[in-house]
Amino acid sequence: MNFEVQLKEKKLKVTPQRMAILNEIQRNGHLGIEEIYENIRKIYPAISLATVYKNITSLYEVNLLREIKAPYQKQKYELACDRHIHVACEKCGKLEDVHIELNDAMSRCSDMTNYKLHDVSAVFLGICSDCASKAK
Amino acid sequence: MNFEVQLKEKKLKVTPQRMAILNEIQRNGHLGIEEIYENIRKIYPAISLATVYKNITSLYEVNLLREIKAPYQKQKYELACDRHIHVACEKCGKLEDVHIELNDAMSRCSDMTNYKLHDVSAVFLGICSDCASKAK
DNA sequence: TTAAATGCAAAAAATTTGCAGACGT
DNA sequence: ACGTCTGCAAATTTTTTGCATTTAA
Repeated sequence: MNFEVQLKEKKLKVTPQRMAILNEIQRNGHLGIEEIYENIRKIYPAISLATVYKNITSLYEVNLLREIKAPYQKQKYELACDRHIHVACEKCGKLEDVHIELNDAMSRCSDMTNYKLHDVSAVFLGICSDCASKAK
Repeated sequence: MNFEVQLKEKKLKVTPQRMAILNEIQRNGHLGIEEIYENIRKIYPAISLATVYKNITSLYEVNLLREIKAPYQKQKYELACDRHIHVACEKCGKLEDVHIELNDAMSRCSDMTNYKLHDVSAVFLGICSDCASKAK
Protein backbone atom coordinates (compact mmCIF):
# COMPACT_ATOMS: atom_id res chain seq x y z
CA MET A 1 0.00 0.00 0.00
CA ASN A 2 1.37 3.32 -1.08
CA PHE A 3 0.58 6.18 1.23
CA GLU A 4 1.43 8.90 -1.28
CA VAL A 5 -1.14 7.60 -3.70
CA GLN A 6 -3.77 7.17 -1.05
CA LEU A 7 -3.24 10.67 0.23
CA LYS A 8 -3.52 12.14 -3.24
CA GLU A 9 -6.69 10.20 -3.89
CA LYS A 10 -8.11 11.80 -0.79
CA LYS A 11 -6.86 15.26 -1.80
CA LEU A 12 -4.52 15.49 1.14
CA LYS A 13 -1.03 16.84 0.66
CA VAL A 14 1.94 14.58 1.10
CA THR A 15 3.85 16.25 3.89
CA PRO A 16 6.75 14.71 5.78
CA GLN A 17 4.80 14.92 9.04
CA ARG A 18 1.88 13.07 7.57
CA MET A 19 4.09 10.40 6.09
CA ALA A 20 5.90 10.02 9.38
CA ILE A 21 2.62 9.48 11.18
CA LEU A 22 1.42 6.88 8.72
CA ASN A 23 4.74 5.08 8.75
CA GLU A 24 4.88 5.12 12.49
CA ILE A 25 1.42 3.59 12.79
CA GLN A 26 2.22 1.07 10.12
CA ARG A 27 5.38 0.04 11.94
CA ASN A 28 3.70 -0.36 15.30
CA GLY A 29 0.23 -1.53 14.47
CA HIS A 30 -1.59 0.36 17.19
CA LEU A 31 -0.56 3.60 18.77
CA GLY A 32 -2.07 6.35 20.87
CA ILE A 33 -1.61 10.02 20.07
CA GLU A 34 1.07 10.60 22.66
CA GLU A 35 3.05 7.56 21.53
CA ILE A 36 2.90 8.66 17.92
CA TYR A 37 4.12 12.08 18.93
CA GLU A 38 6.96 10.79 21.08
CA ASN A 39 8.14 8.24 18.54
CA ILE A 40 8.18 10.69 15.70
CA ARG A 41 9.96 13.28 17.79
CA LYS A 42 12.96 11.00 18.05
CA ILE A 43 13.52 11.28 14.32
CA TYR A 44 11.75 14.52 13.62
CA PRO A 45 12.12 16.69 16.72
CA ALA A 46 10.38 19.75 15.32
CA ILE A 47 6.97 18.11 14.91
CA SER A 48 4.27 19.62 17.03
CA LEU A 49 1.65 17.80 19.01
CA ALA A 50 -1.03 19.95 17.42
CA THR A 51 0.07 18.73 14.03
CA VAL A 52 -0.28 15.16 15.17
CA TYR A 53 -3.78 15.84 16.41
CA LYS A 54 -4.78 17.63 13.24
CA ASN A 55 -3.42 14.87 11.07
CA ILE A 56 -4.97 12.07 13.03
CA THR A 57 -8.27 13.84 12.63
CA SER A 58 -7.96 14.40 8.93
CA LEU A 59 -6.61 10.93 8.21
CA TYR A 60 -9.42 9.53 10.25
CA GLU A 61 -11.99 11.58 8.37
CA VAL A 62 -10.88 10.25 5.01
CA ASN A 63 -10.82 6.71 6.38
CA LEU A 64 -7.13 6.07 6.21
CA LEU A 65 -7.08 5.53 9.95
CA ARG A 66 -9.42 3.77 12.28
CA GLU A 67 -9.90 4.32 15.99
CA ILE A 68 -9.56 1.40 18.33
CA LYS A 69 -11.52 1.83 21.50
CA ALA A 70 -10.83 -0.90 23.98
CA PRO A 71 -11.95 -1.07 27.59
CA TYR A 72 -9.24 -0.08 30.07
CA GLN A 73 -7.15 1.49 27.33
CA LYS A 74 -6.56 4.83 25.78
CA GLN A 75 -7.74 5.42 22.31
CA LYS A 76 -5.43 4.03 19.67
CA TYR A 77 -5.22 4.29 15.92
CA GLU A 78 -4.45 1.81 13.21
CA LEU A 79 -4.34 1.80 9.43
CA ALA A 80 -7.80 1.28 8.07
CA CYS A 81 -6.75 -0.96 5.23
CA ASP A 82 -7.92 -4.32 6.46
CA ARG A 83 -10.85 -5.29 8.57
CA HIS A 84 -10.18 -7.22 11.71
CA ILE A 85 -10.93 -7.29 15.39
CA HIS A 86 -8.77 -7.28 18.50
CA VAL A 87 -7.87 -9.15 21.61
CA ALA A 88 -6.60 -7.31 24.65
CA CYS A 89 -4.72 -8.77 27.58
CA GLU A 90 -6.07 -7.51 30.87
CA LYS A 91 -2.80 -8.17 32.65
CA CYS A 92 -0.20 -6.58 30.41
CA GLY A 93 -2.38 -4.37 28.26
CA LYS A 94 -1.16 -5.86 25.02
CA LEU A 95 -3.46 -5.44 22.04
CA GLU A 96 -3.33 -7.77 19.06
CA ASP A 97 -5.11 -8.12 15.76
CA VAL A 98 -7.25 -11.14 14.99
CA HIS A 99 -8.43 -11.82 11.51
CA ILE A 100 -11.80 -13.39 11.91
CA GLU A 101 -15.15 -12.44 10.50
CA LEU A 102 -18.19 -11.63 12.58
CA ASN A 103 -20.56 -11.75 9.64
CA ASP A 104 -22.93 -14.26 11.16
CA ALA A 105 -23.17 -12.24 14.36
CA MET A 106 -23.61 -9.10 12.32
CA SER A 107 -26.55 -10.50 10.40
CA ARG A 108 -28.19 -11.88 13.54
CA CYS A 109 -27.72 -8.47 15.07
CA SER A 110 -29.14 -6.78 12.02
CA ASP A 111 -32.21 -9.01 12.16
CA MET A 112 -32.84 -8.22 15.79
CA THR A 113 -32.45 -4.47 15.55
CA ASN A 114 -33.44 -3.55 12.01
CA TYR A 115 -30.19 -1.70 11.59
CA LYS A 116 -28.31 -1.83 8.32
CA LEU A 117 -24.92 -2.83 9.65
CA HIS A 118 -21.65 -2.76 7.79
CA ASP A 119 -18.89 -2.74 10.34
CA VAL A 120 -17.99 -3.80 13.83
CA SER A 121 -15.61 -2.66 16.49
CA ALA A 122 -14.88 -5.64 18.70
CA VAL A 123 -12.33 -6.30 21.40
CA PHE A 124 -12.21 -9.63 23.18
CA LEU A 125 -10.80 -9.43 26.66
CA GLY A 126 -8.75 -11.97 28.53
CA ILE A 127 -5.27 -13.09 29.43
CA CYS A 128 -2.53 -13.62 26.90
CA SER A 129 -0.47 -16.79 26.94
CA ASP A 130 2.62 -15.00 28.27
CA CYS A 131 0.76 -13.67 31.27
CA ALA A 132 -1.03 -16.98 31.78
CA SER A 133 2.24 -18.87 32.02
CA LYS A 134 3.85 -16.28 34.28
CA ALA A 135 0.90 -16.52 36.65
CA LYS A 136 1.64 -20.15 37.45
CA MET B 1 -31.72 -5.60 41.25
CA ASN B 2 -31.21 -3.77 44.47
CA PHE B 3 -28.44 -1.21 44.44
CA GLU B 4 -28.21 -0.90 48.21
CA VAL B 5 -27.43 -4.57 48.57
CA GLN B 6 -24.94 -4.56 45.74
CA LEU B 7 -23.12 -1.57 47.16
CA LYS B 8 -22.88 -3.17 50.58
CA GLU B 9 -21.55 -6.37 49.10
CA LYS B 10 -18.82 -4.32 47.50
CA LYS B 11 -18.16 -2.42 50.74
CA LEU B 12 -19.21 0.87 49.26
CA LYS B 13 -21.35 3.22 51.26
CA VAL B 14 -24.88 3.93 50.18
CA THR B 15 -24.85 7.68 49.64
CA PRO B 16 -27.58 9.66 47.94
CA GLN B 17 -25.15 10.78 45.25
CA ARG B 18 -24.18 7.23 44.47
CA MET B 19 -27.78 6.09 44.35
CA ALA B 20 -28.66 8.99 42.11
CA ILE B 21 -25.91 8.02 39.70
CA LEU B 22 -26.97 4.40 39.58
CA ASN B 23 -30.62 5.29 39.16
CA GLU B 24 -29.84 7.77 36.46
CA ILE B 25 -27.84 5.21 34.50
CA GLN B 26 -30.51 2.61 35.01
CA ARG B 27 -33.17 4.97 33.76
CA ASN B 28 -31.27 5.94 30.64
CA GLY B 29 -29.34 2.87 29.74
CA HIS B 30 -26.20 4.59 28.52
CA LEU B 31 -24.86 7.90 29.64
CA GLY B 32 -21.66 9.89 29.50
CA ILE B 33 -20.18 11.62 32.53
CA GLU B 34 -21.40 15.06 31.60
CA GLU B 35 -24.92 13.81 30.96
CA ILE B 36 -25.04 12.02 34.27
CA TYR B 37 -23.88 15.18 35.99
CA GLU B 38 -26.38 17.43 34.24
CA ASN B 39 -29.31 15.11 34.74
CA ILE B 40 -28.64 14.62 38.42
CA ARG B 41 -28.13 18.32 38.95
CA LYS B 42 -31.73 18.93 38.00
CA ILE B 43 -32.88 16.99 41.03
CA TYR B 44 -29.85 17.31 43.22
CA PRO B 45 -28.21 20.65 42.41
CA ALA B 46 -25.46 20.41 44.99
CA ILE B 47 -23.75 17.42 43.47
CA SER B 48 -20.26 18.08 42.26
CA LEU B 49 -18.74 16.91 39.03
CA ALA B 50 -15.77 15.58 40.95
CA THR B 51 -18.11 13.36 42.91
CA VAL B 52 -19.54 11.99 39.71
CA TYR B 53 -16.07 11.20 38.42
CA LYS B 54 -15.01 9.59 41.67
CA ASN B 55 -18.12 7.49 41.83
CA ILE B 56 -17.99 6.37 38.26
CA THR B 57 -14.45 5.24 38.91
CA SER B 58 -15.25 3.35 42.08
CA LEU B 59 -18.40 1.78 40.69
CA TYR B 60 -16.45 0.77 37.67
CA GLU B 61 -13.72 -0.76 39.78
CA VAL B 62 -16.12 -2.99 41.65
CA ASN B 63 -17.79 -3.99 38.41
CA LEU B 64 -21.15 -2.38 38.97
CA LEU B 65 -20.62 -0.27 35.89
CA ARG B 66 -19.18 -1.05 32.52
CA GLU B 67 -17.63 1.33 30.04
CA ILE B 68 -18.96 1.42 26.53
CA LYS B 69 -16.42 2.55 24.03
CA ALA B 70 -17.88 3.03 20.62
CA PRO B 71 -16.22 4.60 17.61
CA TYR B 72 -17.30 8.21 16.98
CA GLN B 73 -18.74 8.48 20.47
CA LYS B 74 -17.73 9.67 23.87
CA GLN B 75 -17.30 7.13 26.54
CA LYS B 76 -20.52 6.00 28.14
CA TYR B 77 -21.42 3.89 31.12
CA GLU B 78 -24.03 1.26 31.72
CA LEU B 79 -25.00 -1.10 34.51
CA ALA B 80 -22.82 -4.16 34.41
CA CYS B 81 -25.56 -6.60 35.34
CA ASP B 82 -26.18 -8.32 32.06
CA ARG B 83 -23.86 -9.11 29.24
CA HIS B 84 -24.74 -7.78 25.84
CA ILE B 85 -23.33 -5.90 22.92
CA HIS B 86 -24.33 -2.74 21.11
CA VAL B 87 -25.38 -1.29 17.83
CA ALA B 88 -24.67 2.32 17.02
CA CYS B 89 -26.30 4.42 14.35
CA GLU B 90 -23.77 6.42 12.41
CA LYS B 91 -26.33 9.00 11.41
CA CYS B 92 -28.05 9.91 14.64
CA GLY B 93 -25.58 8.53 17.16
CA LYS B 94 -28.15 6.36 18.87
CA LEU B 95 -26.75 3.43 20.84
CA GLU B 96 -28.83 0.35 21.60
CA ASP B 97 -28.37 -2.91 23.42
CA VAL B 98 -28.50 -6.21 21.60
CA HIS B 99 -28.72 -9.44 23.47
CA ILE B 100 -26.79 -11.90 21.42
CA GLU B 101 -23.90 -14.13 22.33
CA LEU B 102 -20.54 -14.06 20.62
CA ASN B 103 -19.37 -17.29 22.17
CA ASP B 104 -18.52 -19.00 18.92
CA ALA B 105 -16.49 -16.04 17.77
CA MET B 106 -14.85 -15.88 21.17
CA SER B 107 -13.72 -19.47 21.02
CA ARG B 108 -12.45 -19.14 17.47
CA CYS B 109 -10.59 -16.07 18.59
CA SER B 110 -9.21 -17.87 21.58
CA ASP B 111 -7.96 -20.69 19.39
CA MET B 112 -6.20 -18.32 17.05
CA THR B 113 -4.48 -16.22 19.66
CA ASN B 114 -3.97 -18.50 22.65
CA TYR B 115 -5.65 -15.96 24.86
CA LYS B 116 -7.96 -17.07 27.63
CA LEU B 117 -10.93 -14.89 26.81
CA HIS B 118 -13.92 -14.23 28.97
CA ASP B 119 -15.54 -11.06 27.74
CA VAL B 120 -16.06 -8.92 24.69
CA SER B 121 -16.74 -5.31 23.97
CA ALA B 122 -18.48 -5.12 20.63
CA VAL B 123 -20.28 -2.38 18.77
CA PHE B 124 -21.81 -2.98 15.39
CA LEU B 125 -22.02 0.10 13.24
CA GLY B 126 -24.62 1.04 10.73
CA ILE B 127 -27.81 2.95 10.12
CA CYS B 128 -30.90 2.58 12.28
CA SER B 129 -34.29 2.04 10.70
CA ASP B 130 -35.45 5.57 11.53
CA CYS B 131 -32.54 7.15 9.74
CA ALA B 132 -32.81 4.69 6.88
CA SER B 133 -36.43 5.63 6.23
CA LYS B 134 -35.77 9.34 6.54
CA ALA B 135 -33.01 9.08 3.96
CA LYS B 136 -35.41 8.02 1.26
C1' DT C 1 -16.13 6.63 66.33
C1' DT C 2 -13.97 6.16 62.25
C1' DA C 3 -13.18 5.28 57.67
C1' DA C 4 -15.13 6.66 53.53
C1' DA C 5 -17.50 10.10 50.72
C1' DT C 6 -18.54 14.82 49.45
C1' DG C 7 -17.77 19.46 47.50
C1' DC C 8 -14.90 22.91 46.40
C1' DA C 9 -11.09 24.93 44.25
C1' DA C 10 -6.97 24.34 42.18
C1' DA C 11 -3.97 21.50 39.33
C1' DA C 12 -2.98 18.59 35.68
C1' DA C 13 -3.91 16.40 31.35
C1' DA C 14 -5.93 16.18 26.90
C1' DT C 15 -7.62 18.42 22.93
C1' DT C 16 -8.74 22.40 20.02
C1' DT C 17 -8.12 26.80 17.95
C1' DG C 18 -6.16 31.04 15.62
C1' DC C 19 -2.90 32.73 13.02
C1' DA C 20 1.52 33.92 10.60
C1' DG C 21 4.72 31.82 7.92
C1' DA C 22 6.24 27.63 5.20
C1' DC C 23 5.42 24.32 1.83
C1' DG C 24 3.24 21.03 -1.60
C1' DT C 25 0.95 21.09 -6.00
C1' DA D 1 0.42 31.65 -6.99
C1' DC D 2 -2.98 29.24 -4.20
C1' DG D 3 -4.67 26.86 -0.81
C1' DT D 4 -3.23 23.61 2.54
C1' DC D 5 -0.31 22.43 6.32
C1' DT D 6 2.76 23.41 10.10
C1' DG D 7 4.27 25.07 14.57
C1' DC D 8 3.59 27.85 18.20
C1' DA D 9 1.07 29.75 21.92
C1' DA D 10 -3.11 30.39 23.96
C1' DA D 11 -7.65 28.83 24.92
C1' DT D 12 -10.82 25.06 25.98
C1' DT D 13 -12.27 20.99 27.66
C1' DT D 14 -11.78 16.96 30.37
C1' DT D 15 -10.14 14.60 34.28
C1' DT D 16 -7.66 14.30 38.65
C1' DT D 17 -6.15 15.73 43.12
C1' DG D 18 -5.82 17.72 47.93
C1' DC D 19 -8.06 18.90 51.71
C1' DA D 20 -11.46 20.44 55.16
C1' DT D 21 -16.00 18.97 56.29
C1' DT D 22 -19.76 15.85 56.39
C1' DT D 23 -21.87 11.45 56.65
C1' DA D 24 -22.92 6.35 56.59
C1' DA D 25 -22.14 2.36 59.22
